[in-house]
Amino acid sequence: MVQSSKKIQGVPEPTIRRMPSYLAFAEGLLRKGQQFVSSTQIANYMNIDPTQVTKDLSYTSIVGKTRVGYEVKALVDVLSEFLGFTIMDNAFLVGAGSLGSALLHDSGLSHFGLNIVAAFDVNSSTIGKKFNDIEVFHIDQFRDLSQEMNVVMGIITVPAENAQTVADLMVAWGIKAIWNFTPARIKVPEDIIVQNTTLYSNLAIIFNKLHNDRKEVQ
Amino acid sequence: MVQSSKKIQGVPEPTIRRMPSYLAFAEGLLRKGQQFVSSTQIANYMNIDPTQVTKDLSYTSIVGKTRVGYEVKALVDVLSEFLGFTIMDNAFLVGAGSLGSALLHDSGLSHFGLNIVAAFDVNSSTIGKKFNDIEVFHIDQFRDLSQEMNVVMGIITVPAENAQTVADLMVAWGIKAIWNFTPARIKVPEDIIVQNTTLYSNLAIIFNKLHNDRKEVQ
DNA sequence: AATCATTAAAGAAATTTTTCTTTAATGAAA
DNA sequence: TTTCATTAAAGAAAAATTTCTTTAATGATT
Repeated sequence: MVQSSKKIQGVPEPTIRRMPSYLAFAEGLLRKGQQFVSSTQIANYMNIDPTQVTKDLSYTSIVGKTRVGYEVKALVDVLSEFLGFTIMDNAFLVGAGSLGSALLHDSGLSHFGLNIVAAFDVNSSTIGKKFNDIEVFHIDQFRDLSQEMNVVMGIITVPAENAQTVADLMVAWGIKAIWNFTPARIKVPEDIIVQNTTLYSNLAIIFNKLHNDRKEVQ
Repeated sequence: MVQSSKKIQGVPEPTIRRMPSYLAFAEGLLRKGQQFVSSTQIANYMNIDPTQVTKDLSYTSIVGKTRVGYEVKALVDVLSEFLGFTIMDNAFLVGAGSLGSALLHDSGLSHFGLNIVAAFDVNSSTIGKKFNDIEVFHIDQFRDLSQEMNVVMGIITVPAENAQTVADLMVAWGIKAIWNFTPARIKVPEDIIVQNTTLYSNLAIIFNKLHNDRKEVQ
């Protein structure tokens, strides 16, 4: 048993995964001018059980009104706040290839509280370029820049074989959280937060359903 | 209770999610020439419990050897096969923006059994372009092309507000599975497989850890 | 050859997450 | 004003997933 930071029995991860979709739905309703939304309505949109929705929302401070539902505006505010989308965190991105530059272009990230302040690469053809106003520097400049900016997150979008090297660099320069887009698993000190996001996991799930259906359903 | 296709108690989704990383690790060992790998070694790499690894692998046909582990080559083959990465499926991608074109550029997808045969958009500046040899057509041509090619999967990388329209189009032209990269949830007939992949869920999880750490750990 | 330590595998136990059930509230309809 | 149907919320039950425990096998060491 590891005696370190006992995960303080927080919000279930599946709940957190669902919340951004609740938020996206609520934002849509807000734009359309709808004032209240019921758990049933949200559940119908999400294709899940209504009690799942109320349970998920019970982790936030919002209180619903019987026979009416949740106030849409309040829901948007509470979820944005709860998900940490209202706090701006600065990030560095390493690996300005196709996936990396797609992330740089995604203004959704800054809308949700992630401010990518600089990108790094080793490929001289991309260095100096700007994507969505974010400049690409040579990886050697990582040190100078991480000092002067308040950067808490590192995004890894390099080839899998270089993921560990980049992670080590990020840790060395005081980054607190790493968002790893490679299928490689990185080793970091235990106080560093790592989130692995791999497309291939999703591909595996969809294939599993697709190929099983071919076999098992009449 | 819905009386339809009772999910035939398959492999747990968390297991399937982990498998691509086992595969990536095994492929690395194979390249390095390592012949056997133990669950302990895999678990150490993944930062999970070793019994989790053996349990996960027990869903495949591989059998380990006491005091030795699993044969690396066999592990690669069994996992690739199990995950459906050896079967080639054809796909259409709709929305050749930054995320869409990043996917078109990702040769990892074709390595893992996904063959994107064409892309579609409405933006005249991208139509006619080729990304990684995949041509971008106007969405109106979707029909003609889906007829002649054997396309089973549709990938949605348009803005969230257009997701449903695109999904309807895909369903109309006989697509079996949809990989939805927008935070919007789409409504499709129940025999269509949908996999939602939203970056913001992952962002929410990492923020949750990051911001909680700030608060709760001494 | 005998012992030891490491491992896979199977099943039990614990934990986590989801679904079900009950209760109380209240807007709308009669 | 009364009844009805819909809803949120809380807690119980069920289901799913992970972790723990035991067993048996076997390569390495003595």
